[in-house]
Amino acid sequence: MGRHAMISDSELMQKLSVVFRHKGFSGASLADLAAATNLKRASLYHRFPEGKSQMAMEVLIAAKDQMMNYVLAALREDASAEIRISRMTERLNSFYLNGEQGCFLNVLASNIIQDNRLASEVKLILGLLIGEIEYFLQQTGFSKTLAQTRAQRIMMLLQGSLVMCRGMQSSKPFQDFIKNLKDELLKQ
Amino acid sequence: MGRHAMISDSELMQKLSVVFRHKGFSGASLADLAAATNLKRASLYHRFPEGKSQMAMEVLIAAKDQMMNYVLAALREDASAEIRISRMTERLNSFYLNGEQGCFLNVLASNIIQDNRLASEVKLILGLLIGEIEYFLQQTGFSKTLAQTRAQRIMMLLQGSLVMCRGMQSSKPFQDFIKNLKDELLKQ
DNA sequence: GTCTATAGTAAGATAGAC
DNA sequence: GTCTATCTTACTATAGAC
Repeated sequence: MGRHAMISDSELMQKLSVVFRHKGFSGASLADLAAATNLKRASLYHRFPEGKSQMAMEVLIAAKDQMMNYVLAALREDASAEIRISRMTERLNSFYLNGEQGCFLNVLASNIIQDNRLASEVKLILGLLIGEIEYFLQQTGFSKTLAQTRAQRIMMLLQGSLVMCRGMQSSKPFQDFIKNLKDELLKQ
Repeated sequence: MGRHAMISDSELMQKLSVVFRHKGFSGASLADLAAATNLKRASLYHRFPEGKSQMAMEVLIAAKDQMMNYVLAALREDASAEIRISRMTERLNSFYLNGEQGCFLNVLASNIIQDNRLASEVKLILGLLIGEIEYFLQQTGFSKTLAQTRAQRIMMLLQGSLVMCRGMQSSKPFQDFIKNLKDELLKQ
């Protein structure tokens, strides 16, 4: 075969991400990851010399970037609070494919106390996401403590809805979460 | 070694449960499970001829029984709604060891689309738990639809708090959930 | 950059002694 | 009921050709 990349970096991340979200970290074998990307295992090692941990780490960081720079970035745009929320909600919905795509943070949180680097990154990212929602709520006029509590609660509801989707084999819990998100953010 | 059980059935379930909750289904190897129970792999196969799936299934059913017949059973006892709630909350707290013990449903939901029998059981159990909370809320005077919505929301918050505990490496999210549970159930 | 081939290890599972 | 020993398969990882 050729000497050039058969798959772009972003496409590669996307395909790896699907496998990890679906099978979890330990459940995803190199055979699975290779099949999903149409590469052989040795080719994956060429791109990720540290193997599966590195793949998971890079996928995780890509997810963080998308959440921070695209989904939650909507909350900092120049528009009314309501419009910013509905843009964010829309992007969140597409990020999780209406609840049919699991959450990598979620999966890793249930799997990876072993790998310290991954565990730290998960912790860091959860803090960033909550911080971003908290910042929005404070800008909107809520007190620091209320903003903090509420941001944590929203993250709990999001993660919980995704667990419920998998457990109930239905995307309804996530869709309900999406439907109530604006109220959950702005209610008095 | 002897011809008699080295470990009681309930102790066995308990030890297996810890491993599954900590490492997930695919992450838990027979070596792990054997080490935790002080049995050899072959001895585990004697008790669970179908191997790991069967262990997970039996652990799962034991957890369901404890949740239904002990934790949530508090909601059907003969006392005021407030007292029933605080008994249930107390038992829930001890069931999850103040948030330091992960949730098997949660872990399985993030891991086990593969095994259909486990997936069905998880779905069934989630339905039972929600149904039990819903029943309590209806008895307390809430409408059927409100009871339903609220019961689902509480299960989302519970699962979400446990995900957050693992992700943040802190038991605070679960403790906050416990603190707010009565309000979450009874608020107008 | 991708491949085939293969080494080495750990996994799940079984047979048979005690 | 538990053990040691073993089988087979699947996994991670590496070496080297193109």
